[in-house]
Amino acid sequence: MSTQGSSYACRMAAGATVEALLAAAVALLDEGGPGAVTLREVGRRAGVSHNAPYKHFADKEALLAAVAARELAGQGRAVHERLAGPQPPGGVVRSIMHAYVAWALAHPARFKLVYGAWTRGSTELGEAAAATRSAFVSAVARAQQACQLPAGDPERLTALLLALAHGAVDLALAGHLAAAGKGRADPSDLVDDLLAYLGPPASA
Amino acid sequence: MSTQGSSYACRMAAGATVEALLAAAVALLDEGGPGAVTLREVGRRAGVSHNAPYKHFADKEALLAAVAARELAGQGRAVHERLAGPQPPGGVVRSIMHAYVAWALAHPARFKLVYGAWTRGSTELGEAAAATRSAFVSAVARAQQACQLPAGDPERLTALLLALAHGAVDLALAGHLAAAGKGRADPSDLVDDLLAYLGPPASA
DNA sequence: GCGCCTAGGTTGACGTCGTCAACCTAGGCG
DNA sequence: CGCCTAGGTTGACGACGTCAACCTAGGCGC
Repeated sequence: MSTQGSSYACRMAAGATVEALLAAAVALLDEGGPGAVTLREVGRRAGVSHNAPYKHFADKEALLAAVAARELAGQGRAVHERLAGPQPPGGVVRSIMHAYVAWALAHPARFKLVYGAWTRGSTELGEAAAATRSAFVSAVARAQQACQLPAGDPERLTALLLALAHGAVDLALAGHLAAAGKGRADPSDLVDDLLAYLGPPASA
Repeated sequence: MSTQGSSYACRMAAGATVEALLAAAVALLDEGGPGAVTLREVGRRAGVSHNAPYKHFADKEALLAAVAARELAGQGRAVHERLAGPQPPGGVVRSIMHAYVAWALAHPARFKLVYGAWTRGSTELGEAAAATRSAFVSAVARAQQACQLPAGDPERLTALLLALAHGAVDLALAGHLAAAGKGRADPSDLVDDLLAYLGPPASA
């Protein structure tokens, strides 16, 4: 208890602080949207002072990028699990899209973060996105071979499917979808609609 | 030139300041994205002091809402013009969607603002959105009657079309679309793809 | 014609945020 | 044993959103 230097704790567990920071950031994100994530509050929640985050991340955006990369990696894992599963090709595509929609609706802020504009390239993030995407492309290609989806460039068809799922979720989150009672459409309904339109014509 | 009171200009032209503020806000938006729009800078650009904006808008979000409402009204006008034009029903729908895509790609920040999450209801904005939307619905219904689009609830089909256009644009703006060279797809290409899939089967 | 009222503009202040700079401290290693 | 550095700390600065207090010119009742 001398006149100064009460705190200055060090060496607690190497990467534990980083973990605490990321966890705090995700919590903030889920609670109050992207705008609520503040470096200082993240530090507070993690039990360290403001500016401690700067020892692990270059700036705010770097922290957010790490959170996004983590989330994207989780999604990639989910896609690969479905790919390796026992479902028929068409079911895999549908299942992946529904999982995407469900995840986005369950964690709107994470969704907005991950698919928002990335000024910083952040190789880690780019790689994670590319990996997840290419897995989905191969699922689409398989479904095409099984005649569950129309033929054509699988990359382009993937873009179409992804764009629809993404747009439906984004509009729904912004409240631009479910206005009226009659035309009420969940994003997952729209996904099913599209797959039905694209599906084999002689199968109901 | 007494010791005080040099500035305090009043009564210049009633609504002129509001106009200047909105113009400045749009300029900032186009230059540096939504994050660059700052009440103080808007005031500076409009030639008034910080806090002058508070005499015309409750807070920052109210100003942004006004900008968005204005932009949405413009879009609504464009839709109505196309509806009244001489094009065949299928062409109107395609034309509206392409206009939407082109507008969004030309003004990404406005797009993000208008279709971002609106915490504040802002009746004005809600009405503008509903009007534009219902006009598009009627265009879709007309195309359905002309057998250019599959039958079914027009509201729901509209949601599908809108979701695809919106998602394609959003992904493209975030850089999540055009990664590879082969599967390279513009949002407008995706729109055409979808319309082709949905179009009458016996017409190439 | 005179005095109040108010719309619109001004300065000043407060708290918060991101970020930079300077400092401290415990463990690793020569 | 003494230095080095990774990780943590406090303090400061400028910018932002917002509140409060003040000012001022034109409009209107009398």
